[in-house]
Amino acid sequence: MKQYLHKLFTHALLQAEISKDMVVEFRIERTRDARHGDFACNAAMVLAKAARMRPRDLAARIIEQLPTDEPSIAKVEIAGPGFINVFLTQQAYRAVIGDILTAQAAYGRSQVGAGQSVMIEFVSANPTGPLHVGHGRGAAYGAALANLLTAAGFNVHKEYYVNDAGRQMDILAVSVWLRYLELCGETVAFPSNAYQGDYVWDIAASLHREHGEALRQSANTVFKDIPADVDQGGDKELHIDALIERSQQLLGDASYRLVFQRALDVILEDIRHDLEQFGVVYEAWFSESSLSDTRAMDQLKAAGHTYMQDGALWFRSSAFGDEKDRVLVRENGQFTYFASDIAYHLNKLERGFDHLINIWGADHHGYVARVKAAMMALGADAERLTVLLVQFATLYRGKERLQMSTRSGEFVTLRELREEVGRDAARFFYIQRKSEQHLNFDLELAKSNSKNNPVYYIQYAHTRIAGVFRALSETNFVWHHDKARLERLESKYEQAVLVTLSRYPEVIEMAAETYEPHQLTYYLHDLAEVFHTFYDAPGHKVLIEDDELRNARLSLMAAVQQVLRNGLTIIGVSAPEVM
RNA sequence: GCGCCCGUAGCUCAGUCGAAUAGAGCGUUGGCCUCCGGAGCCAAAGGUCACAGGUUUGAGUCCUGUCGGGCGCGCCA
Repeated sequence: MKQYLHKLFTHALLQAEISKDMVVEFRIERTRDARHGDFACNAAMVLAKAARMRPRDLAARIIEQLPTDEPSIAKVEIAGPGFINVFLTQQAYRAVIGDILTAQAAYGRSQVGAGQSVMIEFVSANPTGPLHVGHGRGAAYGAALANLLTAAGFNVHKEYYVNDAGRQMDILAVSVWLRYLELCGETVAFPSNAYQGDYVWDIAASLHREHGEALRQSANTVFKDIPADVDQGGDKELHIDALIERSQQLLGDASYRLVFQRALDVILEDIRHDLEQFGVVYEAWFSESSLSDTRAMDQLKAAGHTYMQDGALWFRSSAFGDEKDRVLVRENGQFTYFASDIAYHLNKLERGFDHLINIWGADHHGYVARVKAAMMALGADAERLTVLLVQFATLYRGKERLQMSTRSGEFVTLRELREEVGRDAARFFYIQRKSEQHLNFDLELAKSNSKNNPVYYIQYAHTRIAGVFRALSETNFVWHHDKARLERLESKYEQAVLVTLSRYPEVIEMAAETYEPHQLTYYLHDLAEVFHTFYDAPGHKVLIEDDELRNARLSLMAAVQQVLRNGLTIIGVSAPEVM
C-alpha cells in the first residue's frame, strides 16, 4: 500500500513539473493519529524550498495531479505545515484479507532484495567447549536476520566459521590428554590455562574407553623440565605452550592427531546439535584448517602492504583507516588469528557473494577496522562487508542477577537456558531488544505463562484463533470465505485489526533493511493486542447465526492467524494450535 | 588518554534515512467472567527524551561539547 501510494505521488509530482532537476526524496508514512488519515506525505515540505513555493500551496498543486478515480483513496487533505494526508477507503483495507488468505505463507514477502546474495556468518564460537548464553543471542539474531532477509527477497547463505586450527585447539587437546592421564591413574597438576570444564573429562573418558592405556605416559615424563605454571610463580602461557610441544613429541603425530580430532569432533557435534535444537541451521560449516594456502598474505605482500619488524610480519592496516598496524605472523612463526581471518574473508569474496554480514560480540568491535582494512588492501570494496555487533545478555532470575564466569568452567550454557525456559521464549527474548543494546534476560519472566510474557501473549492469540476454528467444527456452522461480506467488518476493533494486518509487509521490509528483527517482535505484539481487543470486545462474538458477518469475522481471524504464523516463523518461535 | 556503543515513565525498552499532542510492557490503582480459551479485556496515574549549545519551517532523532554507564585499545582468540 505504502509503495503504491509512493508511486502515485511520484507520478503526480512529475505531472506537476515542480522542479526539473529534483531527485525526490519524499516519504509516505503511516500516521500516528487517525485524524490525520492513514498515510501522510511530506513531499510538499521537502520540496518547498526548491520549488520556491509555500508548502501548503505546493501541496495543493500536487493534489491536483493525483488521480480522482483511485478506488483505494477516500480523500486527501492538506494539514499542518504542509502534510498531504491520505484517507484510504474501507475497500482498500478489506482487500488485505483476501491478499493474506491467497498468499498465505508468502504474505509479507517482498522483492527489495532482488535476489542478491548475502552471506551471514554468525556464532562461529571456538570449538573448545559448549555454547554459552552469550552465543545464544548471536545465534537467535543471526537466524532471525537470515529469515528476514530471505523474506525480503535476498538469497541468503548462513555459515559457521570453525576455528579448528590454532593454539586454543591445541590447548584443548592437551587438556583432554591430561584428563585422560588422570583417568589412567597419573597424578597431574592441571594447568591453570587449560580448559577446566566437565566436558573435558567426558571426552577423555571416551578416549580411555576406546583406547585403554595406549596413550598413557607417566606424569613425570610429561612435566619434566616444563616451565612453572603461574601458581608456582611462573607464566601460564609459557607453561601451556611447553606442554603442547611436549604432548606432540611424546604422542607423535598420529596419536596427537587422534586426541585433537576426538576433542574437536565431540565438541563440534555438540555445538551443531545444540544449535539445531535451538532451530538454527547452517548452509555450511567452514573449517579454518581448510584455508591452508597463504594466498591472501601473498597478495598483501606483493602489493607492498606488509613489512618485517621485530621478527614479525606486519600488515600496514593504518594505511587503510585502522588505528595501527597489525601483526600477521608472530616472531615464533605462528600465524595470528587475524591472518587466518583475512584468508577467510578473501575466500568469502571469491565465492562471489554480493554482500557479507558478520555478526560478532560487541567486545570484538575493535576488530572491525582491521578486517575492513584488509579487504581494501586486497582490492575489495569494504562496503561489501557489514559487521553487526551484538551486546552481551545478562541473566536475571527475577531481581537476582546471575553471575557468569567462564573461569573454572562454570558458565550457563545455551543448553541449560533452553532447557529451563524453552526454545520459544529463548529465541524471542534474545531478539526482542535491538542487538547493540544490552539485554536483560529475566528467566522468571521468560517462563511465566501470562500476558506478562510477550511470547505467550502472542502465541495465545494464535491459539485462541485455532480454538475458535476447532469450536467451529463442532457447530453446524461452516466457514466460507467466498460468502464473507467483509464490508460488515466496520467496528473500530475490526478496523484496527485490518490496519495492523496491512502494516505487516512494511514491517518486514523495514526490519530487513535495518537488520532489526526486534521490530518484528514489537509488531507481533501489536497484532496480538488488536486481536485480543477485538475478540474480547462486546458484541464481537464470532460463531454467530449471521452468515455474512460470521464468515467475515472468520476470514479476519484466519488472516490474523496467518500473519502471526508468518512472523513467528521468521523469528524462530512456534505458532501452537493448543497451549 | 584514544576509539566504538548506550543515557527516553519507578523498572525493562520501542520510537520507521528529521514531522503533527513522545509510545508499549511490567509494576501501582480501579473496573470486567449466565457469553467462541480470563494464559484475556477496559480505565487511571506516571516524562525537562542525561545536560548545554548549534543546524532546520520543524530535533528524542542530525552536529559540537559536558556529565554518566558499558566495551575495546596484545606478536590472545
